[in-house]
Amino acid sequence: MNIGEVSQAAGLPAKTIRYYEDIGLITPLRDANGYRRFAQTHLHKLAFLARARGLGFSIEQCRTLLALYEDRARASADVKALAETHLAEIDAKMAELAEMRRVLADLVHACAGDHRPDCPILLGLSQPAKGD
Amino acid sequence: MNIGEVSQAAGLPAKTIRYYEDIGLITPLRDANGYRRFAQTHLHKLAFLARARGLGFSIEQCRTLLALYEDRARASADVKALAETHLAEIDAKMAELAEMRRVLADLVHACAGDHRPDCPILLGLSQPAKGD
DNA sequence: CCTTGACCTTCCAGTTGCGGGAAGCCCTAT
DNA sequence: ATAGGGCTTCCCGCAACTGGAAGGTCAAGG
Repeated sequence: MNIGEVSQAAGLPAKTIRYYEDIGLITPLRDANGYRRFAQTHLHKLAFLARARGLGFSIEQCRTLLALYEDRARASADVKALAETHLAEIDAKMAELAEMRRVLADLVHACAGDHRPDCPILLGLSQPAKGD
Repeated sequence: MNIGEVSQAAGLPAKTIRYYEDIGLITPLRDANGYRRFAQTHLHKLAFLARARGLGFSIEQCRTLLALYEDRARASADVKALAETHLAEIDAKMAELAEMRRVLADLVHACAGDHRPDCPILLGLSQPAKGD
C-alpha cells in the first residue's frame, strides 16, 4: 500500500503518517521509486495510534502503548497504570475547564448584553476574584 | 515600576510580560538605561490579561477583550458575545474530554491489571470502536 | 511521444503561548 | 574592584502537527 491508501484506511492524514515515521513510531519499507510501502502491520499500528490519539494519549504515551502492544510478555498492569495516569490527566483538565466554566458562566449571566457599555464581565476581569 | 515588580504584582512571569509587549498587548515606556518602565495602567492591563488567560481566553480573544475594556463606547453585547463564544468552546472541550473519559474508563475498568499480558485496553485500541 | 493530472517525495515555515538559557549591560554594596 | 542581582536581546525548543513550495513518478489519453 502507498501512503494515500493507508491514510484512507487508517483515517489519518498522509502528513501525520510521515510525521509518525519521522519520530520513529512506524518504519515502512521503500519502493525502488522512493515511495513508502506499507504492510498490514503498519496499517494496524496506524489505526491503533489513531485510536489512542483519539482518546487523548500523548505521542509519548502512544509510543509506550505501542511497545506494550507489541510485547507478548507485557503485564496488563503496566497498560492499566498508563491508562489510569491518562485518566487522571483527563480528570484534571475537566476540573480546570469546569472551574473556568463556572466563573465565566456567572459573568455571562450577569451581563445584560445590550448597547450600553456597563459590563460585569469586564468588571470581573478587571478586579481580583471574589474570595481573594 | 520595573519588570520584576509588575511581574510580582500581576502574577505573571517576566518572560510572559515581555512576550505580551512583543505581540503588542502592552507598550511600556523605557528608561534611559533601556529598562522597561511600567505605569499603573500597564499593571492593570497585565492583571486583566492574567485573569482573562486564567479563564482560558486565547491571546487574540484577550486582545479583543482589552480593546473593549479600553473602549468607553463599547456595547456590553459585544463582550457578552465573545464570552459566550468562549463558553461554547469550553463546553465543546469538556464534551470531548467527557467522551474520552467514558471510553477510557470502560477500558480501564475491564482490565485486570495483573502480571498477565491479556489486556482489554490494548484490545480496544487495536479494534474499531463498538458502534462503528 | 508528449502531456496532463494525480500521486508521491523532501524540506522549510508556521501554529499557540510561552520557557530556557546564553551573552552582555546596569546598578548597588562592600 | 568585584560580586550579586536585575535587566536587556536573541535564538532555540516544546506538541503535534498543517500548509506550501519544488520537484520526481506513474498511468491514461491524444
